[in-house]
Amino acid sequence: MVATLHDVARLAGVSFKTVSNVVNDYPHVRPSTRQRVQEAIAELGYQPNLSARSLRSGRSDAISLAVPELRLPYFAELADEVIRAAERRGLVVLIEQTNRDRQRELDLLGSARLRMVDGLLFSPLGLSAEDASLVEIDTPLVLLGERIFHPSVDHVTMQNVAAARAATEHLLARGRRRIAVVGSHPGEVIGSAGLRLQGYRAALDAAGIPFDERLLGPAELWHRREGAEAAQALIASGVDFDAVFAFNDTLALGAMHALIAAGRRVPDDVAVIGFDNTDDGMFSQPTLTTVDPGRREIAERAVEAVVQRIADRGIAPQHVEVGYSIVQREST
Amino acid sequence: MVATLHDVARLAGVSFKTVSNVVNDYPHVRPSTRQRVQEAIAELGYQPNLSARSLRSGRSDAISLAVPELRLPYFAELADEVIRAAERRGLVVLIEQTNRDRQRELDLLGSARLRMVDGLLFSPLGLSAEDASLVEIDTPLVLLGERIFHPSVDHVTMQNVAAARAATEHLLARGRRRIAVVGSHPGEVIGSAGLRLQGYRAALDAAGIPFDERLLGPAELWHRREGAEAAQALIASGVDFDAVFAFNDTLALGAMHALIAAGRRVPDDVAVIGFDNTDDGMFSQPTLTTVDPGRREIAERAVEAVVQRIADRGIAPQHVEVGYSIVQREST
DNA sequence: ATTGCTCTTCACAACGTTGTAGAACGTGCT
DNA sequence: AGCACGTTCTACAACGTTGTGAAGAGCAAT
Repeated sequence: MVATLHDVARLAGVSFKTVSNVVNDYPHVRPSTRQRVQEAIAELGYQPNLSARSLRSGRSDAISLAVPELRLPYFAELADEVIRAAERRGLVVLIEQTNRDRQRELDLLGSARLRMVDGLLFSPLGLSAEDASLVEIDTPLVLLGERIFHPSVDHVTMQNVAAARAATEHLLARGRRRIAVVGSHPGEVIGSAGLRLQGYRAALDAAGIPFDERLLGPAELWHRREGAEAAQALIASGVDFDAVFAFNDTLALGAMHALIAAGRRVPDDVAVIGFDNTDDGMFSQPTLTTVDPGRREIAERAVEAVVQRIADRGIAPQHVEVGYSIVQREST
Repeated sequence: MVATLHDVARLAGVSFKTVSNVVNDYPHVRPSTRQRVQEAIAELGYQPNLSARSLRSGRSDAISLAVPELRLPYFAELADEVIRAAERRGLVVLIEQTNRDRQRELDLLGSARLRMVDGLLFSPLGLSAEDASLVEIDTPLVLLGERIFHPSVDHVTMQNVAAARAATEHLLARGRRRIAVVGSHPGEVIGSAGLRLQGYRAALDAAGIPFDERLLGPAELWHRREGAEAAQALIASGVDFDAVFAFNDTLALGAMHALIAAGRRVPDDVAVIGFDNTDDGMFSQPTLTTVDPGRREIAERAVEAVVQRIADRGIAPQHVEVGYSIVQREST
């Protein structure tokens, strides 16, 4: 049925180990032998059995990427770029969705599946600092995002605080003084929402503007719908605001929709800035000013980091922070 | 280091095969033995080596999903739903991006990686009818989309022609008579663009409206940018139109952006309908009327089909067509 | 001719699991 | 007691690959 090393060896008149050597580019094979084997490989359409190779060698050339939800544009684009970066290094990517569910994230870290891949890129949302010990697993692991679980684990993160501060300063520089937030997570400190709020407050402090809790629009999920609802709630509360800093682009688009539906002009009455620089803000109406948090570089560096750790588990843990930039469009 | 069946067996005082029997729920194990083994498993934190299992049993409980580009919302949402459907059946999903490149699609079908998974869900774009024979591969395969390669291969498709006709009729029912198309692929017949154009023409014919080639806005890629460019080209050409049927939502959003930038009101001057019912049309400005082609059901039925074919390669090929519906919003 | 190299090839033993076949051990029936 | 039968457990042989070590071939230096 399917050809094995033995079948190729029989056809080429060599031992199966010699075929293995040819397949693996072992140098000490006579050119004539190599050619004979290669012809036999071609004739039989031989392809190595990756399960057997993986069993024997302990490597699968596959990594897992665990994200909360692939339908969120940020994670779709991240996954796209991770897959490309992995492919350049000969790796395939298996994608797991955790649905920002703490239990699912824990299950994932303990899964037998994890031992089938060489490494894991993990973008946790539901885990918290007390779960730090759980990320000390056998499989090479690179954490994406901000939650610093343990200094001994590789991290590739965006500069949440600094980037959020820059976004806020962008609004301040345009004369906005009453800046609402969409997407806050009350009480959270180390997650994206907590860190971005910290950057927001730092910018206000530096500008001498008092923090007003009524300007916070909480949104547990960061979908468009929740962004619209948070904006509606802000409007309904009667609080005065001339700008919105949404903690991601999806929220921003939802919020912008609600603002316009309520008769507010963007950016004239309310300026809106998002976060993530996903494709969907490029052609929205109006187009969305946003923070580019370096997603592409995160994907590239994360794959690089996990490859390095797979190659040598002993190296010092990396903690990479990529650069960010403001992408100005019509909404501010 | 990592526990194996042998380690567990030694601790429990049984043969390693008995441990295997416990792990695989083989019925004839004495309850007391079973418990002893389970305790040993728990104590050692034993987890089966999936490579070894896969080598021996020939099954990996993983499937591949091959899509053109994950950053396109349609495919991101499809992947999301495929992963969920697969997970319900105990399968993990490995994602490959083909970038709508014919060579990459061919490589994928011949890849050794393919033999590491139990099945493949494949959404081809670059392949054409002449590649039909290539999809006759050993790995269970389900084709997504419209290109019918070979009647012997499982297909799960949307009703492109009928749904596109319904979209066009939706515009006609609102009194639109000059309906432009965005996203056509000149000369194509069996792809999504060709089939949707066929539905468009059928609706025009039935309404007694002559087909006007000048109303076709070609767009090779179906991204927002190409949608905007196609709409700009239509406007620049000076052709009169009061509606746009974009062949997917991403194109529609780009086109809508260009229309509004050019001073046309949507839907007053130009009605816009998309195709796919992706999340990003729900909160656009204005919100986007679109065709829901049954993406969720496609994911579910496709996973179901591949599971069935994995279980029994002899069954008759399935050819599933899922239902569609019009989702009316503000843009028409 | 012998020794000591290097290059080339091969035999064998893993890797950790599941399938097959059969042994050991009851239990119930004659 | 003897036998048949079902239950419970085990020994052994794969699955297809890579790593190890050693054997054989060829060649230069002694």
